[in-house]
Amino acid sequence: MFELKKRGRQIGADGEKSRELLLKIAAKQFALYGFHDTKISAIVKEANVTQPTFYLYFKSKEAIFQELIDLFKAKLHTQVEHSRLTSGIETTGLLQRIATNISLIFQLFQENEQVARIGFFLSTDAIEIKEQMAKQIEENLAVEVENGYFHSNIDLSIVASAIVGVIEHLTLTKLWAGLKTPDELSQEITRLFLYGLIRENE
Amino acid sequence: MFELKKRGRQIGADGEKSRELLLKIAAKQFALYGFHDTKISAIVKEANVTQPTFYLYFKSKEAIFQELIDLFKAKLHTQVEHSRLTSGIETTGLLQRIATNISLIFQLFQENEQVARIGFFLSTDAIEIKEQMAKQIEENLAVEVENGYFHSNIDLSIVASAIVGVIEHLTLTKLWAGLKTPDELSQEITRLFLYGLIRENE
Amino acid sequence: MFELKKRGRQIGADGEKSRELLLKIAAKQFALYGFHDTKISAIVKEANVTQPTFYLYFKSKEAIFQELIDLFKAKLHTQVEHSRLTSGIETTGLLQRIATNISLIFQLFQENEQVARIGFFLSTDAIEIKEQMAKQIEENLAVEVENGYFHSNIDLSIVASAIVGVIEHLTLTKLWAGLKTPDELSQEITRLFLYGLIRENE
Amino acid sequence: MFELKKRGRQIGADGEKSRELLLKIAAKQFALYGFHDTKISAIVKEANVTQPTFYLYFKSKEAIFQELIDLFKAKLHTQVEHSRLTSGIETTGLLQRIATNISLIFQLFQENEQVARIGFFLSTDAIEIKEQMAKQIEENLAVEVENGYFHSNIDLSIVASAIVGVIEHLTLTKLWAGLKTPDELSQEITRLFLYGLIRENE
DNA sequence: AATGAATGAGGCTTCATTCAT
DNA sequence: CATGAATGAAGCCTCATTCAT
Repeated sequence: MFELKKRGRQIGADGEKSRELLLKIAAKQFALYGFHDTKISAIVKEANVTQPTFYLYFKSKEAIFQELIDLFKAKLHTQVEHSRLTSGIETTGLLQRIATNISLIFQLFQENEQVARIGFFLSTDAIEIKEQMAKQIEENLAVEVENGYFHSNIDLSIVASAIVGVIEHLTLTKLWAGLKTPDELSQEITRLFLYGLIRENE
Repeated sequence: MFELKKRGRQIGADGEKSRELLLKIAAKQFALYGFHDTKISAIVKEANVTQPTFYLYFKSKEAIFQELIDLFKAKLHTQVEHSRLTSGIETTGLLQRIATNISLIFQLFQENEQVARIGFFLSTDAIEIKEQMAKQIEENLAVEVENGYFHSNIDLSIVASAIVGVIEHLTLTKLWAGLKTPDELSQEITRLFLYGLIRENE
Repeated sequence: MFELKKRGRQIGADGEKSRELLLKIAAKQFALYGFHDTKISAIVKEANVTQPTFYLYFKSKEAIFQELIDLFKAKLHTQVEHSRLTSGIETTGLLQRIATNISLIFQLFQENEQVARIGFFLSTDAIEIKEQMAKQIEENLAVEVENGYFHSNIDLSIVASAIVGVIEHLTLTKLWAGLKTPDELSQEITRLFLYGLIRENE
Repeated sequence: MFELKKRGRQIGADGEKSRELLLKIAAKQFALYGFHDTKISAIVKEANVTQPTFYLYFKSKEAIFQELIDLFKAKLHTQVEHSRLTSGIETTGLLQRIATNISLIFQLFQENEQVARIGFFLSTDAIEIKEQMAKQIEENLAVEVENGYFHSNIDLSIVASAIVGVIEHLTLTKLWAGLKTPDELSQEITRLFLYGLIRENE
């Protein structure tokens, strides 16, 4: 009754609430059913609003989907930025350093499952996002090669791509299945990638 | 082994030709556009037949999609069986043996790109197929552990899952992009998985 | 008594108008052409709306057909209930009492020709509806037998079934053809069923 | 091998067999499912022939349906003719005479259930056929009125129509349900129509 | 006498989106 | 801010029927 309409004809408090709600429900349904099998009608039904209301906040089905992708991209970007900063502080050993970074990615996926599913698995942008991710990993690896930690005769682009593939698949089969924690996964795969399977290494 | 699909109609040589043509075109379009964005109307147009003809050979859009998935499953299954047999013949070293097996999988993906895209990336069965694949890999790994070649303190289910993820992603980004051959990829990742990135091993 | 159909959408006055219009036109066309030869496209054309509008109010062609059947069932049920109550008030003679009841049924058919055609002649439920009707008539006859008015050595189930058949057929050939009124028909057949054709009775 | 092809390019022995078979199966399916829900494809499948074969013998779906109707009409016609002749031989009493006639109709329906279902219940001609039947009954009744057996103040067209309705409905609910025999039914309804339900008559 | 293959025509239904209020 | 009502566009599928052999 005494609500403040702050933004003139723009979306106010209630609208923002509806918008967020729709976005949240859309994320859930897209993650669950995929793009095509998610129906605007189903989203608005769960949100208890009508279809035109949906179009008040989103230009189209594609638009809300893209918005969720962008949301994921942003989170991923933030995370990666953060990684960069912390990676400067080399208080820990090589393995621990890498493991921590990987763990943070898993954590991101864990805390944003729906949006990650959309951005990383369902969207057309997924390929590009993963490529981007691989590129960053590759750069990091290159540093370690320069530092003399890693072999120099390995195709880093393949290794980076492999790491992305591993993260991708373990997220799906182990993390989201609730079978492993981000830490467990990152520990395990870091060791694997650093030392390999062969016994004689130990 | 391969059951003949019982059809209401009898189908002769010409019909089989039409059927194969439709199947081939469908594979192409499904691989290209995904399930929903592939229209029966587009398939039949490319095949130069009318829509009812499609339903002469396939019960529904879902049915033809599933048939392609099953086709991929069958090829994969055959390949894996073959792997098992050859893995017994240990004329070569460990690395070469594993590399060969992985290479064969990449070759399968290379030679059946469309159907692999459908079965391995687009279908709902994909998860299950990959899980199956992971399970087989895990079993193979277990043998090597028993033989004393591999570490015993590694979670093999994670390693297997990781390998599947690597194959999956490299297929998409390197193999199908035409950047690497099956042999190159398998060599590289086998070395990676066996010896790891760390230099001191050498 | 009459349950409100739970619909996903809210429907206001205008919508209800469209719905009623569609229902009315559908009744007309179903009655005229039967289920299969009535096309949704024709219904909506006559209603001056587009096809999707139809599906705004009815789940399917089957559904609207069934709704009309149920509508008929409800009317028939109400009528029969009413018959029961009035049959208690024996202010008039036996013949008049029965004739009135039968007349009311004819009136129902006259006033709801389309829906009656659907429910009583075109639907699969028709058999069941008639059986139900026959059962009720049989019960009424049984009372008269107990009261000593009617022969006791007659198979009442046959008589009841016969009465239904008579009503059914006379409705079609005399009532709906506009050749006879409900009263004329009921008078005539009541006398026939009570006293028979033989002259010597008089 | 030594088959005689009597009719040149016309249908020979085998063809005649196919034709009869198709007709028989069509009758069954039409009776069971109605016109629209009977598919040519289903008929030929059950007959173990192909669809073009069907069109070798019948011009269209409508044509074979009509042929079955005509077949029923013919049987009914024959029966009625026969009735006329026997009705001349008045060796028995009035009741018995009428009962016999009605019984013969029920027998016809019993022995030709499928074709009767089609001609008497499913076809558009049904109305006309029944009207025809009613007319004949009315004529017979008129004779009895002239002979002084029946009331003269009864609308015979209504009575005739009523009798048709009774036969129609009892056939469906009692005869084809296997609950009553032609004789039982005809006895019962003849008595009903002649003497009525009222007790005082006896 | 019969078949394998194919099609013209058309029906039902769904869905994202918009209009008017 | 939100709704009731409606629609354009299009997709899947079915069926009676025919062509060429």
